[in-house]
Amino acid sequence: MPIRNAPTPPAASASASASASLPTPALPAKAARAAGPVKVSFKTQMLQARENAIVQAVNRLLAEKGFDLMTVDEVATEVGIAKASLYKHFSSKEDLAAAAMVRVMGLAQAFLDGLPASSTPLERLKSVARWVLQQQLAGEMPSLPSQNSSLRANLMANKVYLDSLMHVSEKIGSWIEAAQQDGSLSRTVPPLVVLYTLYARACDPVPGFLKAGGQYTDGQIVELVVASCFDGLNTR
Amino acid sequence: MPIRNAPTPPAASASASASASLPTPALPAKAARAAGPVKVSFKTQMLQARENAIVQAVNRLLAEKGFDLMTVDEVATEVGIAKASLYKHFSSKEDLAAAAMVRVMGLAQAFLDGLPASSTPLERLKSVARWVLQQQLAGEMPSLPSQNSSLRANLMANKVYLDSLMHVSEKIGSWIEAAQQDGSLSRTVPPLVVLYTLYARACDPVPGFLKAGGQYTDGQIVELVVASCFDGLNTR
DNA sequence: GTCTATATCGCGATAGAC
DNA sequence: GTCTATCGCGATATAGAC
Repeated sequence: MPIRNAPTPPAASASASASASLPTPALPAKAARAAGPVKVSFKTQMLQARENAIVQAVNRLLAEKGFDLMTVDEVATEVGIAKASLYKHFSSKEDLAAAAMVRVMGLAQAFLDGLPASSTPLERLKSVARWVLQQQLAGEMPSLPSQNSSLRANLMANKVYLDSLMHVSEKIGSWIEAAQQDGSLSRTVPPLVVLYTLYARACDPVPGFLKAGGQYTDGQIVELVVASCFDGLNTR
Repeated sequence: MPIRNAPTPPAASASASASASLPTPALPAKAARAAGPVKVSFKTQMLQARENAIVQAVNRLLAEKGFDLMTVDEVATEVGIAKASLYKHFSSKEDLAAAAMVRVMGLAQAFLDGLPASSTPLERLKSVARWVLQQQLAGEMPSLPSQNSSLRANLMANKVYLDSLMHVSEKIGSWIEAAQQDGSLSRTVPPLVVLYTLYARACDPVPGFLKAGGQYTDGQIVELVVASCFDGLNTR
């Protein structure tokens, strides 16, 4: 039975092909202005600021309604510009979503890099889970239906996204292996399963259910889910 | 901060309000013909058969593409009738999805009832998780985006669905409590969290990711996910 | 109840003036 | 690059004959 529709696991190929090969050209196009005097011609600054506003609006709407129910008109209205102007910045709805995903991966990367150097691999992994759950509860985790094929195709063609996804996956992957070797993480669960399980917290419906119940704070929900995830449902 | 959009946890009200009150009128309308001679006028039989075919097609398409991407035309084509004929049976796309959900809840109920009387509460709960995961892997678990409001409104107004959902939730809930009391299930995880965690396996992306990886059989995937869910990621 | 044909409309994307 | 106005398409739902 052949695999139909290629469900696009996040970083499936990344973690499978152990690729430390790609040179990763230090941020392509627009944002690449590290060296040289600050020639950011104000106009360009405004443009960047507007695009940031757009991407943030998209991010919020993606988290709130999901890709299919989000309309480009809404995005334009929320940003306060005309829809046609949006298409001068992004050439399709899929591109908008991709930009939001790139932004999120950037935030994730920054979070990973900001973790205290003293923390153990297991602590890092738990921190990742907490961060993802917090983002979701705060309504800032875009939810892309993993079934939309045009969207998936667009994402898989986005080099910036794939690079950051791969980078994040490899970093987390190294922690998983370290945690298994120091004995804190179960060796009977394959690293790939651990990685996917962490990623899956981004679209876990349990936090939303618990929040709707109204008897737990966001912080309590995060700890409940993290505990059930790492410690399991069985008695220890 | 008020709760916006009422995320509709499955059976949130059910398990919260401990309602053994509702009389549950033994299946309303069409299917209620237990007593009396078999007066099923053939015509009615054919009608029922066709509706079954419709609901099964909807179920499959919901699992494959999700509610938003499923079109009524597709359903009609797959069943082999005209779209207008569909609307003689079901008055809206939401009704179609609701019928599919009712069917699934019926299957779930039957599965629960068919579990061997000798099995322990914990074994029952694991069996539930396995069943849900198997359904999903087999492409027979409808995936309703938990964000679509018109769909949710329709579901929440569907008494048959709510009744079966409540019934299933209460049965599983009783096993959870029993498993906690016999010491096999952790007492530190609230029963509601356990219940939601089991339900959430229906839309867990991890099985799909692993399947796409191609290095595990469906059976292995089910066991991996069940193990990580019940035993946790940490070392035991 | 089934069909063909069509109404209606929401939404992604574009034209073209400024 | 921004706007208003509009196209074009696809999808839900319905009309009306049989």
